[in-house]
Formats: sequence, structure tokens, C-alpha cells
Amino acid sequence: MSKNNEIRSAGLKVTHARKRILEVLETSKKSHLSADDINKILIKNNDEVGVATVYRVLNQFVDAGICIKHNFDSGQAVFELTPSHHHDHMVCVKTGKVIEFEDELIEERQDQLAKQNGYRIVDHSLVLFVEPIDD
Amino acid sequence: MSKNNEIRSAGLKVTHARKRILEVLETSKKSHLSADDINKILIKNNDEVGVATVYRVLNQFVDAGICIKHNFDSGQAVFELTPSHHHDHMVCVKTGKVIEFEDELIEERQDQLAKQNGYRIVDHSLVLFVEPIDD
DNA sequence: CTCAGTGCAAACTATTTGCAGATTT
DNA sequence: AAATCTGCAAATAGTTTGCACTGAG
Repeated sequence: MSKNNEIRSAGLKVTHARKRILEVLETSKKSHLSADDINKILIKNNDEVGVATVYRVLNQFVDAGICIKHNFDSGQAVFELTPSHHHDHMVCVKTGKVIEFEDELIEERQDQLAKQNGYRIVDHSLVLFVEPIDD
Repeated sequence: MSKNNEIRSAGLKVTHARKRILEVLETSKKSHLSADDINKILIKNNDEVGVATVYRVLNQFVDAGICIKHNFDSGQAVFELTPSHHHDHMVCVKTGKVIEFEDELIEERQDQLAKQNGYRIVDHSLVLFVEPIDD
């Protein structure tokens, strides 16, 4: 099964903890989960693996490129499976909802701006904090 | 002097700690300082006020709109005096240098994208992680 | 004089790490 | 069996808070 291969090809052993964490990332309705979210889901599933392991595995997944880590606000980091194409985020300050979007125009402009300053973009983070128009 | 007024008009008493912290923010060559950076500078100036106070005052300054807080990476938050006009940041991953920039085109595009999703932008954060072109 | 502000130490939150025992290959 | 992995608890890092004392208005 491809889940196991994804883990194996990262040079990691295919363990219970890793399979379950990857499973949660793949099947959760929310695409952006904190280590604690994941831990709670595992507990609910009677598959608890301990917070330390959740953090360790998530970091290994990040290193392996299986998922990426965001720091939207000051609180806890959230993780999502590495998306097939790059996108940015809009976070609703009322509901906490996360909306993904991509915009070629903004991407290009960023490259230009970096180049104008003598730099190349390694990574970037764009988060719009928004609220519903009706209030 | 205007520094005292800035503090006073935020409804805060003009204390030694607040004057010194504001002074550091105004005079430091680096425009983005962490609570710890500020604490260290105060110690060097023989004006130590204690970390707790630094954090408390910085948060009060943020609430008062005197400064703003950024979470560039996972580590510590950094503070800068509220800029007269909005700008974004480019952080060099090699040197840690922070470059400010603004781009009307990107700003407009963000508004459009939020509106398309039924939202209004409350705030946003755009950080480009960059490296020098020569390597 | 009164109430806000301060400093210290203890508390907290998010995350990491050491280690002995359990698992994967 | 060898090497990696896990779970626990203890350690860290950054930041916040309770409290008795100090200082600004």
C-alpha cells in the first residue's frame, strides 16, 4: 500500500505510530492539524502513541517532505500533507476556518521583489486573517 | 517630550521601564527586536527591568498600537514600532537580515482574493524567506 | 494617598530529549 | 540480532501570572 511506501521511502521504518499519524493527516476533514489535534484524534481512536512520538513523527515527516508546518498565529504549529501545488492561506478570525488559495500574480511579484533586492526566494508564508463580510 | 505623550495617551503611566523600552525600540539599529533582545540591551545599559516587565510592556504597547508583533519563524516573537505605512518582510535565511518592502499590487490582489471568498481582510502577514543570489 | 506598575519566582504552553524497553527489518 | 522506534517523564524555551512591594499622579 502506498502509505507504507511513502514512509519507507523517507528512510523510516513502517511503524504503528507512523501509519496512524499519516492516516489521520490523510483522512481528517480539517487539513491543518496541530500536534495536539492529532494526539486527541489518536486517543479517540484508541490509538494513542504519546505526544512525544507525535511531535517526533511530524518532524520526521516534515524533513521527509511528507508534510509541511505552518505557524499561522503565535500558538501551536499546524501541519498539513505537502500539497501537490503551492498555495497560501486565509484564516477566518471568527471561525478559525482555513481557506487555501493560490495566486500566480502574487507569486510572480514576490520573485521580482526578491530579485530586486539581490535575493532568491527559498520559501514564503502568506496568511490573510479575514472575517466574513456581513457584520 | 513626545515619547512620554505616546505612553500617556495609551492610558499608561509614564514609568522608567516603559520609557526605556520605548527608547530601545526607537534607537536600536535593528528594527525588529525580540523581548530577549530588548532585555539584553537594557542590561547592557544598566537599565534592567526584568523579563516579565519587558513582556508586559511590549504587550501593552501592542494593545495601544505603539508597536506590532511578528512571528516570523517558530522561535521568539519580534516587535517593531508601528510603521507609518504598512509593509511586508523579507528575511534572509543566511544572515537573519530583515528587509522591509511594500507592494501595492500584492495588497490589492489580496483584497480581491478575500472578497472573492466572502471575506474582508483584518490583517495579513507576508514573509519571504530568501537567500543571496550568489552561491 | 491610591492605584497602577514592578520584580521575582513560580506557573504555563508548546515542544524536545534522555533513556530503558519494545518493534521493525 | 541489530538498529530504529516508542513512551514516559524530565528538560527546555518562550511567555504569562500571582503577589507583596514600589512608584507615578
